[in-house]
Amino acid sequence: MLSERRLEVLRAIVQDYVGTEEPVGSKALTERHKLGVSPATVRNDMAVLEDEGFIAQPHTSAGRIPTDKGYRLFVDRLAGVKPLSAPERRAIQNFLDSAVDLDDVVGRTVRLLAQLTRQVAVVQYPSLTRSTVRHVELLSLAPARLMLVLITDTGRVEQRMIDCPVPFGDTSLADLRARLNARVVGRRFSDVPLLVQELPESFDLEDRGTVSTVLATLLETLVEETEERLMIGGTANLTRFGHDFPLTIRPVLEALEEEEQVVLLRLLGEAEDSGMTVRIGHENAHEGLNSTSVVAVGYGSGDEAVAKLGVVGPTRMDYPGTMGAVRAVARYVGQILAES
Amino acid sequence: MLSERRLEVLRAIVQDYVGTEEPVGSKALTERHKLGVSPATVRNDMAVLEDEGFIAQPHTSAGRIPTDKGYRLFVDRLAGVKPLSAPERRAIQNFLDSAVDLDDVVGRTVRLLAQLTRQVAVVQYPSLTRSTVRHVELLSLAPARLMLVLITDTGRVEQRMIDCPVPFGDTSLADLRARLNARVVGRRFSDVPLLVQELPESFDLEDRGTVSTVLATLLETLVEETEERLMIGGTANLTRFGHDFPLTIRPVLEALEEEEQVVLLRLLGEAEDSGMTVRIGHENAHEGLNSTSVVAVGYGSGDEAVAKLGVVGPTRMDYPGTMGAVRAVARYVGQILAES
DNA sequence: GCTTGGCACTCGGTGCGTAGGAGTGCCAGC
DNA sequence: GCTGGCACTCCTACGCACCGAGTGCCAAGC
Repeated sequence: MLSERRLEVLRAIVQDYVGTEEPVGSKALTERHKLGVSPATVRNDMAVLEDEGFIAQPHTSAGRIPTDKGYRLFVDRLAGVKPLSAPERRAIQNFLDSAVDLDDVVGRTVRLLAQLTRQVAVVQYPSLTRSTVRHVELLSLAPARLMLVLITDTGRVEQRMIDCPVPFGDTSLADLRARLNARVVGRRFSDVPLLVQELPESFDLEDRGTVSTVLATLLETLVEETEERLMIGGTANLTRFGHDFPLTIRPVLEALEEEEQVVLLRLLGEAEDSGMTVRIGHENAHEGLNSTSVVAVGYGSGDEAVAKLGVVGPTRMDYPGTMGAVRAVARYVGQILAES
Repeated sequence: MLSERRLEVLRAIVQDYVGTEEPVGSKALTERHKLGVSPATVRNDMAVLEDEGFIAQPHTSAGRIPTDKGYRLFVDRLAGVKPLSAPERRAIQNFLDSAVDLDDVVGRTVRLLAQLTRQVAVVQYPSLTRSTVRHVELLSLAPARLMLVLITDTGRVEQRMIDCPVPFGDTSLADLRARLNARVVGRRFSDVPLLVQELPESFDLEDRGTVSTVLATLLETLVEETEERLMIGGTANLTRFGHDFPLTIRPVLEALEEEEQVVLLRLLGEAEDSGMTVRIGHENAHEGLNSTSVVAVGYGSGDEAVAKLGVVGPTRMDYPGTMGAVRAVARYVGQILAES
């Protein structure tokens, strides 16, 4: 068990290292923090902390830097979440309030997070699996060409073109539109397949093929769009990662950009639904992110989280501040979504 | 006027420098290229080329590297556009063919360009100013709540929520929808304001307010969405920029990410509508991009370019290969858009 | 028993001088 | 106009000594 003072020493090391980006020695520590003990004592404490694996020396006779385990202890027991200042809160609210649609909300959220934390921000679009259908629209663009528009309760809109096997009359179209909406509006996406299953049978034989095609497209859209989407921002902040960043930055950029963004999605997915999740260094499954930390939290329009957002930064980050910003932004985005 | 051989020397210097990233000397040149003359002669030619400003020495008694002016001459007179190989062409077509919607087309194009050129790719969405209206849809979501959906001939879909001053009847809605579409379908965005100007007057007094609100929202959407959008990809390739890239990469990332992307839009905007535009180093107006080159070209579904795409890379880039890739991708994207 | 000051030791960073090498510019000869 | 020779420049690498920050350990003190 670590004594109170040793924890205090660890906290001081983390704070100093985060600030200066340089290994911190015993003398410097006593000068900058009121620990009430001499450097020699601190050295003894440091030796213990090092034995326990919380700090390490880059090389003999250098100062100490925190290990992932050290940051973990810091986050779990030594650091609170630093609330944002009132002006910051107001700025967030103002900025998010002026968003015009979902894309805009997500875009603004990303920019905001990146700016507040000066790190790379990642925001997941509200997930469709937990969404409900607000409206399904069918438009006739040409005699045998339809457009299907799907609107979700989170304000997301998806559209698909449909080529009909045979021309489809306007009355049939209105009929289908009405019956479709009667069945699915307000329902969860996952329930839709069952709800529309028997719909084609109630139509004339000649229209049945088209109806089936439409339904197939609808279901396909549901599946396709259930795949999560993300928005990323603030990659310019990667240059702040550290002096040795050429080596660090590469894998991170690659992870951020990688084809289907599975890495990032999994990263956010691993975060718990409620409460903030902090993954530090090697706690991240993806190798390229072994020298980064991820702070993520769920957000939603109601009690339930519909998606997640977070930031990716160097393990050497200001955890209390970052966590405060992430939490605050998530809260406000949730409010905005609830209002719309 | 430069003799044929001196141009040949310049070409050799550019090629070697692009390959090795190191200043190239007279001896190395004669060894790697069949110039048919001795190093001493090459030295004389180099002295002339330096006087003319096409090449420079990083410091006395080092090899030469091309200047922006040297690259310019190389691009204009010495280098062709390297066509892609047949397998590459097939790969492009396959990859783009499987796109499902406009977002997907643009997304795939960006990834493709980034991968082919190993540089940062920028693709502009088909511009709405030159687009025409395919359909306008109005949906009633609640008694006094409408959704406006705008569909363009390039497949782009925009939607807006509208809160009506008073509830709006279903027949009025159908009426408005029909009249609106009768007037604007097939028309250019820029013509729409005039075409709908007198529409409110033909409605009942009680509906007139709502109609005006709807039209105002429509026009607003047109204006807002006329602002160009971009997609960027391949930023991980920035790490390939050069050994001194920490200093180079920062302003570039910032330019790429900057709020409203005006820098990039202007960059692409400066490119001529037809034909490929290459901007080298200081030819770029933006300071942060002074050590990068931009290769851009317009693309479109017909003869006319509806948007542009290109790549941003170090001035030290493989111009023939990059230009070949950019041209080929633009051509195929144009085809895809024309088909859909 | 914990804390403290003292002390020897380690090791990375810096400055300097030297040697090596690549490359140049110039010149005289072909 | 091309070429080989030659002196010169200047960057880079290397070795070396020095300095300083920081450590670990120990014996003395509270």
